[in-house]
Amino acid sequence: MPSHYKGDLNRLRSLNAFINLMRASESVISRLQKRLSAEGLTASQFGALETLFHLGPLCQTELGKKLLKTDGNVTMVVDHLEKRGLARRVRAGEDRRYVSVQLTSKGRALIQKIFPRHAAAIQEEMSALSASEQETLRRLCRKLGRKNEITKKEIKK
Amino acid sequence: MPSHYKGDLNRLRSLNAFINLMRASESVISRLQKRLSAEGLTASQFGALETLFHLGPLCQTELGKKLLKTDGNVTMVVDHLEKRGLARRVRAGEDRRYVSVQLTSKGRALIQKIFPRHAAAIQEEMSALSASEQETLRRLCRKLGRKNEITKKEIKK
DNA sequence: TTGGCATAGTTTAATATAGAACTATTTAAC
DNA sequence: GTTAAATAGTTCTATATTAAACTATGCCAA
Repeated sequence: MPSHYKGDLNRLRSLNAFINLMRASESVISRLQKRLSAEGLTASQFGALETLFHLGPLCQTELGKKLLKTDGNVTMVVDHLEKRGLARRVRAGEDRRYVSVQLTSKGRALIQKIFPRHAAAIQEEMSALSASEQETLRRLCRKLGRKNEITKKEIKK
Repeated sequence: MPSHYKGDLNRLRSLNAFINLMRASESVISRLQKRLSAEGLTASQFGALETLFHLGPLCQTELGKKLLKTDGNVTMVVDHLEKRGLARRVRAGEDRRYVSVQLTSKGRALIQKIFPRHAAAIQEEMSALSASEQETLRRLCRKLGRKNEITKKEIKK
């Protein structure tokens, strides 16, 4: 048995876990996106509406942090929501750099209508796994996410 | 205890598992993409090079199936690879609709250089999980992926 | 108090992506 | 055998996405 045998096995296991993680998330995302697009929303637009609905008005930088998107990207998504009358920008506070992004009543009505259906679709997607499997998946994914956050901070130094 | 209590718990568990799956895959992808971009490649370009390297020349439709991307998208990615001299289109066979996409020697050299580093980065990402956790993650993700494939076929009917 | 740094947001350029309309080619049905 | 349906690829439109350059505003320290 060559000396790198164990190392190769480790690499192979990592790659296989990674590939299946990617395939699973891509296929779930792709199906959910099709549903949203049938409702007339992109994934980003839905994400922004949902975040504003559940957390209340946010400035764009905060919204970007929640959505894991860059500042320039948030500008564009909010532009589109504003054009469609689903959200509005309000320059309010002391600090005139900040823009508060708020749902309009039209935006609130839309997300209230769509969110339950979206949640049901997610539940349907996840029903491939048992309750305990879902909890295990959550735990393992949290570990992956946490590790990356730590590494991110280290890189910033 | 209200009668929908159990149903709410099920929905909550599904949503939590889903959210953590998305966060984990997004954060791993985002970090790997930064590495690739430092090598001068986008994720799609890397994916195409890697697929052509490991499977040999493919027509664009086949390549799109492997990458889970649409036909129009493949046209653009291959355009970019061709412009950079990493791949070439060859109209070869009987059926003149098909285009065989092949790596150039420059493209082959690049992917041979980059792939091991990319695999090492993936291994590093996955090292947040133990060997058996990685195998569990793989198994659960395969289940999710398979369910979706079946559903896709059913929808096509 | 002012000059430099930090922060919020916009703009721009390059690429990605889906989807729909379109062209060219092949196959099949009649 | 000719027309209709299917297939491979391209083009077009709209949105997404990052990164970098840029503007406006606020803060802080010498």
